[in-house]
Amino acid sequence: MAFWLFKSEPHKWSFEAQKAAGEKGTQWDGVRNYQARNFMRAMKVGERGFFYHSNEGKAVVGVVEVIAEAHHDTTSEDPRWECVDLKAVADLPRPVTLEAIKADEALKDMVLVTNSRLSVQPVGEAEFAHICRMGGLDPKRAMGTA
DNA sequence: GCCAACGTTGGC
DNA sequence: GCCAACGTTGGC
Repeated sequence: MAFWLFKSEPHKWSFEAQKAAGEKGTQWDGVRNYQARNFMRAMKVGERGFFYHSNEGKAVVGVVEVIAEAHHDTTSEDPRWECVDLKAVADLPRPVTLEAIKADEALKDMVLVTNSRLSVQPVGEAEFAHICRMGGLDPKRAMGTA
């Protein structure tokens, strides 16, 4: 079981919008970066990730679940670009800010910190659980193992 | 709004 | 296959 992080500018696509999309979810479209695409190709249905608001907010705000493996991104005519489908699973009662993440010794190796431009990235299990706790969310619930 | 870091493109 | 030019991301 792997864990992930998905970035979005909230004025383009927010966690609120993701929640409004409900159980059937949406495709995580618009990624035009090979590294990010390759991470999506590695995702399996049922895996969980964080939803991160970039630019405005700059915080992890919720948890999402992969509900469809990588397939063609219909917003591109180029067959190289693929995406997974996601649905919202839970809010973080207290969003965990980038500032708080950077200030935490246990999170200093997060890709969010070391490669700030990558929009889809892996998160370690310990990092995932740590951020859930910081945000007031039971990690087991976030991981779907509760 | 600026700009550093990074990725991509295309000429050679 | 190198690298300069350009475009984009995202923190500040």
